[in-house]
This record gives sequence, C-alpha cells and structure tokens, in this order.
Amino acid sequence: MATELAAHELPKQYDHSQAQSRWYPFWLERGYFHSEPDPDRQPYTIVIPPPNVTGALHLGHALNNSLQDILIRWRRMQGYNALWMPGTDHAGIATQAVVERRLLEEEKKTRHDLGRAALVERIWRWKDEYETRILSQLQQLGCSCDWQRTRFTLDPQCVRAVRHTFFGMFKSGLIYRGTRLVNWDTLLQTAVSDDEVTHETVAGHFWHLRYPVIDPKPGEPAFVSIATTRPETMLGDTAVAVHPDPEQALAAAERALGEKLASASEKERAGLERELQQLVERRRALLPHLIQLRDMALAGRKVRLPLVNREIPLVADVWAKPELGSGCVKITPAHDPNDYEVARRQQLPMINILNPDGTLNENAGPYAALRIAKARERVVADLEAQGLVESVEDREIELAHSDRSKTPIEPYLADQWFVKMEDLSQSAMDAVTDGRVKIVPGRYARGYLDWLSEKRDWPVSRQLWWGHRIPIWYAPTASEADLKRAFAGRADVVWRRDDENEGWLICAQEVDLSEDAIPGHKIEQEVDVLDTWFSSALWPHSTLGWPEQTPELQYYYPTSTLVTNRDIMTLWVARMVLTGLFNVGDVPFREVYIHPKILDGYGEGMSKSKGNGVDPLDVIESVGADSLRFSLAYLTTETQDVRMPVEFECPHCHAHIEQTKKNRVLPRIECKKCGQPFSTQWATRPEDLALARGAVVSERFELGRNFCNKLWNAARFAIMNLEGYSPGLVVPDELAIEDRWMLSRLTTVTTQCTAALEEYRFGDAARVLYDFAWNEFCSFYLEMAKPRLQDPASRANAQRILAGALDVLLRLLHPMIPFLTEEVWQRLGQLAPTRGIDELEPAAESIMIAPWPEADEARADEEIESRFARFQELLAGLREVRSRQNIPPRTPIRFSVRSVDATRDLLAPLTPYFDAMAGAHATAWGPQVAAPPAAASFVAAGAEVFVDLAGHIDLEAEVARKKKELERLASAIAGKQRQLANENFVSRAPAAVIEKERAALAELEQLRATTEAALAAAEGSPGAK
RNA sequence: GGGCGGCUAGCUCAGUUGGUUAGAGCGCCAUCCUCACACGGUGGAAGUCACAGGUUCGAGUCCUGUGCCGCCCACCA
Repeated sequence: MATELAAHELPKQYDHSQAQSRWYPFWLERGYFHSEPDPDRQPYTIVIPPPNVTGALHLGHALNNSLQDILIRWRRMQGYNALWMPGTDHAGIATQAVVERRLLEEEKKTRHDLGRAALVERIWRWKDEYETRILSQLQQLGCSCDWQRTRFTLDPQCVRAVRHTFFGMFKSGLIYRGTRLVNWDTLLQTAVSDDEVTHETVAGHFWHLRYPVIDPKPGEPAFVSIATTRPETMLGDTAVAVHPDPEQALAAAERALGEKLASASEKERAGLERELQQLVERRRALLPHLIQLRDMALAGRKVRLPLVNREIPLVADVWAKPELGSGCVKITPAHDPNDYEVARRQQLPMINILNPDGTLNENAGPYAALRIAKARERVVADLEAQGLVESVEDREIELAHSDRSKTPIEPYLADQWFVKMEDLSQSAMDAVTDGRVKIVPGRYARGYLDWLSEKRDWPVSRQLWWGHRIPIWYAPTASEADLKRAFAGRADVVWRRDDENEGWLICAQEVDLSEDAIPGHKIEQEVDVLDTWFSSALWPHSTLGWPEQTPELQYYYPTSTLVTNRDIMTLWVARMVLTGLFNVGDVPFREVYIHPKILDGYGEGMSKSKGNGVDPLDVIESVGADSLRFSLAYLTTETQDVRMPVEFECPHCHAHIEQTKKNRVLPRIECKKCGQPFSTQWATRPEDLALARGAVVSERFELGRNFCNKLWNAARFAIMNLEGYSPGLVVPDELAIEDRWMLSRLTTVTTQCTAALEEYRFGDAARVLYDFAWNEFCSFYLEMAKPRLQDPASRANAQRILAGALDVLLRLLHPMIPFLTEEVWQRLGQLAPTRGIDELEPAAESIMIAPWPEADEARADEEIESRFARFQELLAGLREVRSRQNIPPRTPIRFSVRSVDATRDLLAPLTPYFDAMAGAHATAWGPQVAAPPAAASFVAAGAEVFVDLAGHIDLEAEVARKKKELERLASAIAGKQRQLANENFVSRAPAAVIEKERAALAELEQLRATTEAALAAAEGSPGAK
C-alpha cells in the first residue's frame, strides 16, 4: 500500500469511491466492528431499527443509520466496548404485499393460486435478495455494525423468542381470542391495526334514507329517516336506534354549549351562538317526533329494511344523538365500530355482508358478489326507484385507507387474537415517567404516554402467510381429560378454554404439536400469523439471545440508545419497552433519541409512491458517503425537520432540473439544458427504460461535498509539507503564537463537540467542526504555517504541531466522516507515524480505534485567542481596503499603525503574516505614527490603521466612504446617548450592562473623532478634488 | 375536535440563561485560475425576525391572542 499512498499522487479532489472501497474492507478484515462481552470494559450498545426487507433504503434510513454510526464510532473511540447490532425486519404485510403485487403483475396469479408454502418460499427468496441489498447499502454508508451478529426477525433465534413470549403471555392470561370488528384490508385480505390505517379526506355523499315503519298506527310516521355515507351497508342493518331520553339529551347538549359559550373567546362566540340557536330550533321541531319514536321503540315496534325486506327493531340507545342528523341512526353491527357496541348492548344480531375479498356475500341477497362500489350504486338506484331516498348531500368524508395496500378499509367482523394491555401499558408508562427510559427530545414523551394510557388491547393476528404463525392449536373434539393425558408432564404446553368460542386453545412453547398429539383426536394449528410488531417488539433482547441467559444478554442489555423516527414511537418503541419488561424484567434501552424527518421542498414526507424520494446510493455515488453523512448530521437540529428540495440530475450534461409535483411522477424528462431525455423511477415502457436514468439529488449535499474536499486539500497540503518530518515534542517556549492559538482552539472545539454529541446535538457538533476546520484551521493556521514550513529554522517544529493538530482534527471528524479521515490518517501515518502534542505516540493502525481527543484545559488560552482576534480584525480591514480600492491581489500595499505601545507589542511580531495573507507590509507601528498624505484609514483592534494609497488610489471613494461611515456613527452614537440618558435604563439595568454601554459609546465617539480627522486629511490631500 | 412543531436574507437553516449594529451555507454582485483547495480565495449587497397586543430600562428570545404551513392522535350517522 505504501506506493499507492505516495504524497505526490494525491489528487486535487477527494476520490470518495476509492477511499470507500479501500477502507471498509480493511476495517472488516481487522474485526473492528465486532464486539464481545468483556466485563472489564463498559458496553455501549445500539440495536438498529431493523429496516423492512421490502425494498431499498431511502434517505430517512440514511439519516437514521448515519446518526447511529456517528454515536457508535464516537463511543468506540472513547473506549467503550461498542456494539451495533444489525438486522432486518420481515415486515409481514408490507413484504407479502409487494411480493403478491409482483406475482399478479408478472404472472397474473394470486397467492391462492400458489398456496401457502409456495408463496412463503417466494417471499424468502425476495427477502434474501433485498436483505443483501439493504445490508450492502448500510455498508456503503460506512456503518460499523457487528455483521457477525446480523439477525432477521424471522430467523430461528427470533422465532424462538417469539414463541417463548407468546407462550409466556398466554400462560399469564394476557392473550385471548375474540370476535371483534377489525380494520379489514380487502386487497390483502387481512386485518390491520389502527396504526396501519390512515385517514384521507375524500369527496363523498351523505344520503338521507327512509325506512318504512311497519303497520304505522294513526298519527305515527310512515317512515323513519336515517342518514349514511355508506348506503350499501344498510343491507347489514339490524336495527334503527333512537335516544332513550331525547329531551334530557338535548337539554344536556344545550347546557354544554352554553357553558362553552360562557368561556368562549370573542371570535368563537358568533359560531357558538348560531349553533345554540340551531339546537333550540331543533328541539322545537324535532323533539316530539323523537319522543314518539322512542315510545315506539320501547313498544317493540319495527321498521322494514328496504331491498332485503327484513324486519328490524327500533331500539332505544344512547348512541343515537338527538342533536345530530335526523336523530335516528341505522345500526350495522358487523360494519361499524359504534354500531357494533350498540348491538352488543342491545343484543342485536350481527349480519356480515362482506366476503374477505371485499365483495358482498349471500347475506346481501340480490347484491351478492358485487364489489362495494358497484353495490353502492345499485342500492342507491334501487332505493331511489322506491322513493326511499329523501335527499343526497355532497360532503367531504374521512375515509380510512390501508397504509400498505392504499385501498379503503372496511370494518369487518372477524375472529382475532389480542394481547391485554392494561398492565403491560402501565409498566411501559412507568418506565418513562420514572426515568428508566429517557426520551430525547423530551416533548415526544407526551405522545408515548398518551397512547399507552388508552391501554387498548393489541390486535396481534394477521391473516397472512408471511410471518410468525400463531403457536396455538385447536382440538375441537378433545375433552380436557384428553388434553391432560396427552400433555402430562409437559411444562411447554398449556391450554385454556376459549372464552368466546367453543373449544380449547392449546399453546406450545417451542416445539410444534403434531396433528396426532392427542391420541384419537385431530388437532390443527391456527392459520393466522402474528403482527410484525410482535417480533420487532422483542428486538433488543431477542437479538441478544433471549430466552437464553446468554453472556451477551447479561452484558449488553439494557442497551444504551435507541435512535429512531417519531412515527414509530408507539408502534415500536412502546412495545419494546413493555415486552422487555415482561420478558427480561428490565427496560430495553436507557435513552431514545428521536431524529428529524426528511421532507421534500414542499414540506411533504418523502415516499416512493409520491416520487419525491432520494436514493442514498445516488448521493453516495455522486458526492460520497462522507459528504452524505456530514450533510445529514449538519442538518440534524433539535426542532426542525429536514427540508430538502430535490432535483433531477441529467445523466448527459449533469444539469440539475428542479423537481416539481408535476414532473416527479413522469417516466421520462427532457433536460432543459441539453435537451436530451432521461428516465426516472416511473419508467415502465421499454423506450423509456432504454434511456439513461436521471438520479434524484439535492444540492443540500454540496455542503458536505465542499467540506470534504476542503478537508482533503488541507490534508494534502499538510502531507506535502511533512517531507522530512522528525518526531519530537515542542517545548512550550518554542510554540509560535499561532500554535498556541491552534492548541487553545482545539481544546475548546473538543469540549464543544463532545458535549454536543453527548446531548444528541448532531447539527451543533457538525457546525463546530465545520467552522473550526474551515475558518480557523484552513484559513488561518495553514496559511500561517506556510512561511514557517519554508524556513529551515522553524520547519521541524511547524511540522510537529501541524501533524499533531491535524491528528486531533481528524479524530474529531472521524465519526461523521469515516472514510476520508481514515484515508488521511493512513497517509499521515506513513509520514509521521509517531506524533503528538503532549506526548509522542505511535499512531493507531486505524483512526477507528484511535482514542477520542480529550480537551486539555491547560491549553485553553484566552489571552492568545483575543490577541488573535485583533490580528484577524486588522487583517480583514486591510483586505477590505484592498478590495474597496480595487488594488489587484498581487500588488503589495503598505500600511502603518498608530496605536498604544501594548497593541504594537502584541501585533507587530505578526508583521510577516500581514505580508503573506493580505499582501500588506507594515512600515511603522506605535503611538507616533503619522498618517501618510494619501491614505485609506480605518480603526481596528483599537488602533488606527493607515494604508498608503500613494500611486494607486481612488481618494474620492475614500472620502465618500468616510462620510457614509460618519453618518452611521452619528446614528449609533445618538442611539447610545438616548439610551444612557434614559432614567429608567440607568436606574434599573445592571451596572455591568450600563458600564458596557458607556464604554461602547466612548469607543464610538473616539472612532468618530479619528474618522473625522481622516476625512479632513483625505479632503485636504493632493489627490482629492 | 385535541396535541406537537415551524414561520429569521431570494432558498435551506443556526441563534445559548432577554443585553441593544441578528449569523451561516447556497444563490447574487465584484475581483482573483497566487505554488492545498475554482467543490477555492478575498471583499460586498441583501432581513419591519409571520401578525397584533403585553411584560421589561431593554424582546428574534418571555407571556397572551391571531394567521398560515406541516405532522400526529380522534368512532361521529
């Protein structure tokens, strides 16, 4: 490798792909990523949020994993025994859905054509392919996961953990089976949990229907009016409800509104008053009618359900709110959650009108086999034909959609499995309230606690084939005696009576039961699988070997930090906490860090379906993993999501084309610059696919790219100047001013960066390093090192400090920029294998395992930093004069400085640097310095500086500028004077603040005096007109 | 309907416990291909800190209200 690393071969631009392909295998080979329990060291552990094996990683993953890697690398350097546990999630519904969709598109087959075993087999193949791809993406990102420990939520170890958990919960009575109304996905034909449902507002209708009263008595209405947004569900109606005490209910509603009005703001008042008015009106118009209907209900009267001609009762139930609609409500127990509750209270039959695939079943009579949308049309038409549609309104309705299949959700009655959440939820709430788990930022704790406090039972069964099959067996024909006999002496089998259905539920801990496990009876395993989150919930302990008390579990558990996205706080984080407590008896992690979300330029979340996603590999390819990681860290601030306008990059001319809502879904786009077309992720037609693909990029990564390139060149400079380096400590007396300044700054920066990482302030850490590296290390330190490196007398020491400082900077940057820092570290190691500032040490064989820099407070030197600030101020002033006067950079200028002796003593020694860095030569320093005849002057660092403009000047500009400057000073002085004249300010503000103001005023006045003098001089000088 | 976050330069964002001339990157203007870096150097222009009140000697920062944007939660026919 030595020849490869020769300094003269260093390219001007950082070659990220070379560094990446060189160092990742090196790290792997050295086993740096691997961790073993070691009682002598403290562990630092992160379990990865396992990505779904549905597809490739997106930018959100890149952010999530970059941050984890930053933490892991940093802690590893700090000396912790760092373990990053990697793996992937089988993602039940999501994965099965993509594979099924492919199956349908490519082979026109459904899962039923294939059968369970064959489908699952296919999904495994899919999983293998995508898992490989995902893990490779993580590696390209530079993630230092312990790959030897890679897990998958459906691998044998996780299966075992799931089985033990289910068994344990079943045995504790936490698991039950029941017929419940669930969110039914008719495409995937499975129940989904509330959390997998999203509500979208769509344009719909509100139908007012009439159900004829059977044998109306005189004075009774002929119809009962009801309203619905889903008319086809009337086929499953089993009652019409009216409030049992409409008078009281209306009165209560009025009272509530009145109270609200009393405490309402002016603005709300009008609306509320109107509302109240309507309510009063309503009571007048509707109440007698509702009372009549209530009486009819109590008398057991019935109405005729049109179309299916079913007689259904009028019932009195509080669910029917008299203040809404017609005051009556149709009851469809099998297809509406509220109606379901009503039916249970009123003991009404429940009629399911749907097949699992979303077509209507035989209960729908003539409408059987129709799809819902079609049935709706027909039902409405038929009702209209019979004059039973009173009116139709347009209305926006909230429609539930399945998050996975994007199809509308149907409430559907089905047998499902549940976990009782009462105690489990409480345990997870306690863990956060008592601080065993700390959530950062703290505001996210609220959502977590609110969600858990509802303690809603967790529906864990899914009607899928891909997942952990529920370890329950049914023995319909067996008696308890049979069970006792068959499983005598087996601690790994328990059974319980099914509370809601006939028969026994048998749960087996680890080994499947065979068909003939009970002699003389046939038993069958439950066909449903478990919710994906059931296995993900176990991730922190299942990956460490639970239920076995492995050394890993004992050593690494509880893990240190969980880094995740706020979207899955409840679904995943809360459940990890409660299963961890249930299974292991301790929380799964000490801290949860919630990072921002990546949004596009419109503030919308990125997703594949919207087409606004950025593929991290595109970014890595164009700017490198380091740039990506650094940019992401830089963007990770505490309160803001990351907004990222995205662009297409033309594959032909590399022009960037803004991505809009319009063009982001096009299969092909024509480059605005070169006119050539390119394809996008939406390309499906062969002629589109044949085009070169345009990457989706964002210019926000240029920050990282530019920074990496800057660092690279700084390193290149250092390396080119380390020829002949000889190790040695520099005694303090021999330290140059800039050395002492640099060491002082390094100390401060180390402190700041470390503190930022400790508090998960990644953006701050990145900013501190960026500003320091660019504006101090490069712009000043390296510039000032140049002359010293040329001079044989100072060269050796300059090299030593340069090598030592670069060494520290690289280590600080390594967690964010692993590849570049390693590349430089290795090259630096060749030229300066032994280096250091406080003591000489051989450099670590890899920066990955080098120690994290420690701040040496003794190096912090305020005096030198303030001296440096004055130098910088003076330098900036000189440069400004040059620029203002349009003096070409190469033309030397001369200046003199009038100041007190102290300032002179401080700055005069830096004279050579003004030459080198501003092309400005100091001709005189001190109190006696007089202004040259034609000069540009300014005040900096408490000194008056005169730039001799003889020869090349625009004095007029100088005069104009001075005048403007005086105006500014006048207004600033006036402001200060006003403030200091303010009685209140002087009497109430702290003395220090007043003192500061006085000093500032004095300084301004002084400045005005010198400026006026300079103006007079300029106006009186020969060049002025 | 409830909750959370945001609103600071053309764009994307920082802004410590309130302290008086509000910062950065990109973009823009001028200038320089000077021997680490044009993915660069130097200088510059650019802001009524969403709006309205309030607290305070002093508010981008604290309080109240309003508006707009985004997200999460919620069973309303």
